[in-house]
Amino acid sequence: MPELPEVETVARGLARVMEGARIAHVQLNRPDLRFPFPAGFAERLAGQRFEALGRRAKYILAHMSDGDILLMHLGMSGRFTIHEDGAEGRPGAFHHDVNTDGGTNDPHAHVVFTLENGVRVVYCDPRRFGMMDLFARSELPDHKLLKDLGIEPLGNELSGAFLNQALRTKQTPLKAALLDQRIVAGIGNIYACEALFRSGLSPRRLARTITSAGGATARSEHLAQTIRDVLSEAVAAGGSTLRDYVQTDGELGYFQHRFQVYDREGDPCVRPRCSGTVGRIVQSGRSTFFCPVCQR
DNA sequence: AGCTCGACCTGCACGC
DNA sequence: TGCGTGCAGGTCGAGC
Repeated sequence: MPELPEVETVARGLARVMEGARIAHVQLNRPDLRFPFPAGFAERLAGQRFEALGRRAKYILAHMSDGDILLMHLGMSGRFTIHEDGAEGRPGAFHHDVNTDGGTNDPHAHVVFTLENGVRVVYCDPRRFGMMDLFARSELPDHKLLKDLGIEPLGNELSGAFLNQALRTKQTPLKAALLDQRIVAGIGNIYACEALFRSGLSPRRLARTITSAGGATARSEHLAQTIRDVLSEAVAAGGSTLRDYVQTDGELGYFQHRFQVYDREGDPCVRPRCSGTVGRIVQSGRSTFFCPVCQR
């Protein structure tokens, strides 16, 4: 469940129970996810308090009381569930959880954080494309996975002028440029498709063709606005739920009901008076959904 | 340096 | 029913 709106939703859900809470115990059920857990991961976290949780791109960052940063990525299938009924073994408040042991019986429950107040936070990730790292705050600016990330699309930096500059020399298709985390960080396959549809721009068009030497163009301005709009609407909706629950409390995100092209191959274009049919092509190894009639 | 593509994993939906 | 195929919200790094 991993694009910016889903990660933001998860980070907020985790913040609600983690911020201010102290870790009693961390259980690792395997040595690695996408990468091995760093040496002493569980032992170093035990006893530390969560001071603040936030998001950068599709990463969740927890600032810990001993000055460490706990960095987490959900990959494609990572999920956190919160079990506030403690270790009693009762069926949880988390009603989507089919296990009565609070999720730890799930074969893909790889990490279990037990807080001193009895709350358990369980990380499940069937495909194990997610990752966790733990390092000193001083290493944050040069962290390998974070240092090359581009701007936050919901911050003040995203503008037509920014996109014009960033895409000015890009020979890659526009869709691929939106997926490039070094430019704008946090856009994934769904929201790239949706933003391009809203902006009326073809995913196949070379990125530099929406720019000009003179500065922002109408197209770059429009794209900046549609990126901002679609992501902020999705955050407000609690993200999108595709194949499973999104939020830490088991609530469903509902932005998927507002997809206009994603996963709608063969549907008529929703744009009024457009006669097009949503098509699907493969770019950068990923499905792109778009209307070949009104996206030019 | 810029760009494309395969690799990493499991699960599920589909057609035969 | 069972099996093979293709697909899934990401991204790292090899190779051109």
